[in-house]
Amino acid sequence: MDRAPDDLGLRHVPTQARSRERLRRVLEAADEVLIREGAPAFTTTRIATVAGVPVGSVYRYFPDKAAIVEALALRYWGELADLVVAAAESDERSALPDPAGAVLEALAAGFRARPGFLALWYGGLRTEAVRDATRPVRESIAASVVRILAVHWPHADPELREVVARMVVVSGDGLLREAFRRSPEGDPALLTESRAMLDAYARLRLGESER
Amino acid sequence: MDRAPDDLGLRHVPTQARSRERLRRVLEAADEVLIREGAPAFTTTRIATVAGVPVGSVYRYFPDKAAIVEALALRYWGELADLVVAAAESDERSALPDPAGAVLEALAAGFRARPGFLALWYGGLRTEAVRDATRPVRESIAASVVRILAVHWPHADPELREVVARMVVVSGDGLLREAFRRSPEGDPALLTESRAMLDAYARLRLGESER
DNA sequence: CGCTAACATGAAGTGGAGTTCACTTTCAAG
DNA sequence: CTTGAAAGTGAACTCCACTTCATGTTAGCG
Repeated sequence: MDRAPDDLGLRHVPTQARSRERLRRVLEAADEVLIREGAPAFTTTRIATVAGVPVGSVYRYFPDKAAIVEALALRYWGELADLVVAAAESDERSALPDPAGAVLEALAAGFRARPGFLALWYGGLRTEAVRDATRPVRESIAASVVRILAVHWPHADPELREVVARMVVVSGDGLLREAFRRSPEGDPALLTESRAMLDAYARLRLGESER
Repeated sequence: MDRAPDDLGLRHVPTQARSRERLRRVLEAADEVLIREGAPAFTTTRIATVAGVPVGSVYRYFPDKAAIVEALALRYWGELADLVVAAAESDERSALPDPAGAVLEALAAGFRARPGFLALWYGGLRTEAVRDATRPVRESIAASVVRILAVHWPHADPELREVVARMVVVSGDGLLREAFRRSPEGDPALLTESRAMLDAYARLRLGESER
């Protein structure tokens, strides 16, 4: 999912190709630092070094360090949202046995594909500002979940579907965090139990599947 | 729950009463700073100022800042554990309708009583070292939950009870975090839904209550 | 080719957090 | 009362992350 550069809160929108390439490399390096060295190493100097760029260049684009975090967070969440949308579409073609669990699995796949996300979101870099900036994307994920629930429980109270979707996202966040803390691939036992839990909850609140 | 001072990783165990009083005041101030000014203000200088004590005194007791965090975390978790034990005992006297939900409520009560816990545990002060140091207490909480589950589902597979207890604690952590982010008292709607969720899960995994 | 604006550079500046330590004061045992 | 140990003090020190800016370089238009 591509975003317009000015969505990233940049200082200057680069016009020359050379400049755009550098911006890309800085973000790439930021991701790499998070993955390979973790949140504590996420310093502007380190990012610049890994990007093969002087610190000054980083500040040409980003007003401050927080803006880099924000830009990365938006990119990460965008990818997660895409995965959930894909899960929703796949579910519409042929209904999955445990819709809530499928959402969790989609998110887990995103966590695996983007280890940097874990470091950023759970490693102490997340601030209220970052939460605010990513709220729309996270809302869109909840909306996708609502869509999935609507396929399986078409006659349920729409408001109730909203509530359940929100719970799936909220508790999924915490459960995934723990699963990925235990193992870089996400503790399979915990993930399985989590799916069971979400599924039990959805059935209780929305009724047995009507399909 | 009182702990021996040497459990706190102190540099010197204070022998004189005056000194013990100061140590108490430092921890008190640390708690206060967390509650009133949040994790970002949690600096050694600030703590010392609020305690009405010079920085040097803080370092007389604690080898470094991390030790203060650890000492506080132990104190907080100890209180949470006490609350869960109390819930377990109350449940043994007269069985509660939703045991898993009762555990969540006990923890929620602890969060309300100790706002500093939220700032410490979810505010960026928690490190792996702090997690490690508090692991035993958290294990003891899980054990209390197992005890509660055993009252309600005495014929269930003991291992399964362990699994369910762990899930209650793990997901409870995430759910409470979100509930208390939304409101200092813990968003009631979210808490109610969370109880429903835990309850549905426990019944699914352990069967309908056998009492 | 010349020239202006965009871009690149990295050494230096700033600020604040954590920590130390040489010195002073207080305690309490003998 | 004496005296050694414990406790207290806070200015100073170290360290490091973030940020700036004066100067040099490149791009690309006319």
